[in-house]
Amino acid sequence: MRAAPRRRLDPEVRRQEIIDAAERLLKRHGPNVRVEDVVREAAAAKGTFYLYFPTWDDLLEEIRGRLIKTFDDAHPVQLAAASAPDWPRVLDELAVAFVDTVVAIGGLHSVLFHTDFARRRPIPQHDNPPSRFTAIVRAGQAAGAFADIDADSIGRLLFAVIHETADAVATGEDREGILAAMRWTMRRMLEPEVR
Amino acid sequence: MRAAPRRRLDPEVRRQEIIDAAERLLKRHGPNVRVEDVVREAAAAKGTFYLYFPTWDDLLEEIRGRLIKTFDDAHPVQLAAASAPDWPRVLDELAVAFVDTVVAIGGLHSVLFHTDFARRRPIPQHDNPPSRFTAIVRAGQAAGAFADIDADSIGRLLFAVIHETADAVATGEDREGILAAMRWTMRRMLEPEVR
Amino acid sequence: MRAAPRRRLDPEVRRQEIIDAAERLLKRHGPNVRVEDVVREAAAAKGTFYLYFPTWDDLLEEIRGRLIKTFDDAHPVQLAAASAPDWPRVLDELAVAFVDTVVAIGGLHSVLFHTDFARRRPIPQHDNPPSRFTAIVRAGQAAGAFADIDADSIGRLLFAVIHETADAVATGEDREGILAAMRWTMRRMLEPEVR
Amino acid sequence: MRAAPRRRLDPEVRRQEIIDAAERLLKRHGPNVRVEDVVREAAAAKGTFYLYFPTWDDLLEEIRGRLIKTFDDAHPVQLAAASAPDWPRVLDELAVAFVDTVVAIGGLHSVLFHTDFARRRPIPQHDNPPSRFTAIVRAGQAAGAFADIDADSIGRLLFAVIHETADAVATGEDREGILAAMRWTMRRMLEPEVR
DNA sequence: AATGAATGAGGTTTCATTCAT
DNA sequence: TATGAATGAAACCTCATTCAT
Repeated sequence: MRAAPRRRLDPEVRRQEIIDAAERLLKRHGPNVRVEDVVREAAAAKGTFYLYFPTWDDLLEEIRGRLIKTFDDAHPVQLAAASAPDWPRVLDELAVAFVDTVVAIGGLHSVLFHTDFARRRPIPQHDNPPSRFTAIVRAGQAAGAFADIDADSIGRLLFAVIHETADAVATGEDREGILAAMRWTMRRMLEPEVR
Repeated sequence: MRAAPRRRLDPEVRRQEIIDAAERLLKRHGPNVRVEDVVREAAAAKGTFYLYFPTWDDLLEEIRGRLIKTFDDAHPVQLAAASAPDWPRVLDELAVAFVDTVVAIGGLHSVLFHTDFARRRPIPQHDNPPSRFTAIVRAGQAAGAFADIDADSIGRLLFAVIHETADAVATGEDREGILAAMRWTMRRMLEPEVR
Repeated sequence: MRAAPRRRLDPEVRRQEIIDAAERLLKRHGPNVRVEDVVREAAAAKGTFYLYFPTWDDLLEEIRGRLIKTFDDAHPVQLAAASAPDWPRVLDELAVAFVDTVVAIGGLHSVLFHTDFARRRPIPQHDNPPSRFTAIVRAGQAAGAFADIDADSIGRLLFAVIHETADAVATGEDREGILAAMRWTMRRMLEPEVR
Repeated sequence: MRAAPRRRLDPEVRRQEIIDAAERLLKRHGPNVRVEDVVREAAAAKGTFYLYFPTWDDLLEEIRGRLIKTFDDAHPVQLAAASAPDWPRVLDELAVAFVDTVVAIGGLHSVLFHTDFARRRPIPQHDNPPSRFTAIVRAGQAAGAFADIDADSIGRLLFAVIHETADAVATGEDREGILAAMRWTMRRMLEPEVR
């Protein structure tokens, strides 16, 4: 009375189904989501999960990577534009987009950024969200649009400000109020000395 | 495996020993420290732990409370000073002190602020570290030393900047570089419009 | 201490093995039997137990339910018989069967009926053993075979008498002596006024 | 800074205080009462408890003994009366007194009779409550007032009926209804054959 | 005689991961 | 490739009893 393999799928498809299921649940329920829940949602077996992901953290890493990629694709930063961009504006738009994304992913955000996972698996430098902002800072500085402070450091703090804003909005803080403060801070921390 | 002789202590002393042991281990090993480890370090029995702390979270809360208290005592904020304080300087000193404290407590910091504990037991508003900074902002604004933006929002972002700086220094980033960026940001985000 | 090889069983089989192991131990040792003991006897891991029973009480409830069911199946009460039954005889046979069952289950009886479990998880009314006897009383009354006293009350006392008899026999009292007293009591408490 | 022995009492007094405290709590809260609670209620220290009672069960045994003694003193059975007593009436009054006592002691009853304690420490034959009733049965039989069945067996069942009635009343069952059934049963199970 | 801090075995439950099928 | 039953280490917490003071 052997149960036949239930749904034989193309590995890529199965993998995607698991990821989708996990994202869905993590958005809704944040931490507390367990392997058990994900496979149920994905209509897969527990063992199948481990066929595709060596550990739970590997799944989270994959989800984080995809999230960042999706964000980048949706908000490409034109560093080498033909025409000179309005850098403050570029920055502002990206920041707001980031805030909106954090809000949109719900509980997933706290799993990826506010649990042990974040420490166990630091984001590889190359697709670090802060680096995106740092790049803009650098480009803006090159164009004379931003003050000339150490881009890595200021970029990191800049991202902290944006991230905090996102957290605030996500936890129901008054969106416009905190966004205004974020914009104020970004403008002030970057505007050139000239006055 | 000889059982160690019973050590009968004054409750306050025993309590302190447990807290000290926990702090020591948490600083060294961050999360992953368990009741089991703490009692071994404190040379106490498991039951003794629960004699003093109903749950693990209660111990963490106590440690957090003491930490904040210690910090406050060491860095009292004189909001109602006789002479008009140099607010930017007051702010700067408190921020640097905060950074140094975070560095000093090592892994304890991530346990208290970057794990589920922080979500399960939010800091009561009155001794919330951000509120300390917000208070200074407010006082500085009243004195005309800081720009007149919503103190709660800007205070929150200000604290995010300081906290991020602390994280950076704690993880081995170049201290002077990031501190300089922090100071720059703080100055810029708060200085009054007039120039 | 070699770990035994994993035994993969059909859930129904495994579940039954755990129940069987528990029954065996409970019959022999009464209360004092713990999850730990049961899984050892069933050659299963602790986690396996909780795969099938959320709590210890749930196992006991299951065992109790099965016991009652087994008893009912073995001793069906024909309330709506074609021919008029000899009600006193029906009652007597059921009572003796009950006594014998209690004796047969040994220590399990005291676990199910004389510990806190009985208070924490009262038997649902519908398969309450007393109700079985009450039903017979009612039927017998309808047929004029039993005196006309409140069936619920007398049924409850009737069951107490039978249960006490069972306890007595189970603890090694002289079976025939106490059975005779039980029969006498049952006859007397139920026979109609007419004489 | 040694804490002086707090309240030095006559051992008998102290012992009584502990017993009283335990009774009070057990009546109110039934099982669930712990040594801890009793000593708090008695304003004694934990160790003091064990100065007077080797174990928890010993305290319960003492309480049970006193309870029975109190009951006996309040309801003396005049077996060797000058005048011929009305045995059914004597029995009835004692039974009702028993029921009322059970109700009066609240949760203590379930502790003494429906937990493991009852099995671990069976009541010594001589002050067994059933034996009180058995004695009456025997006396009544000698006087020709009761049917002539084995007194020990019928006495035991008689007590079961009374105990069950007490349980029913204690759990809020309709007092008059169940008492009526009890009386009916007692009368029927004991009245002589005459007809 | 009295104290109450200390003990630790004992109990329940969880869940990431493994592995026999 | 797929299954899902099985594992067991680990976590949390309780409370009767002990014993240093």
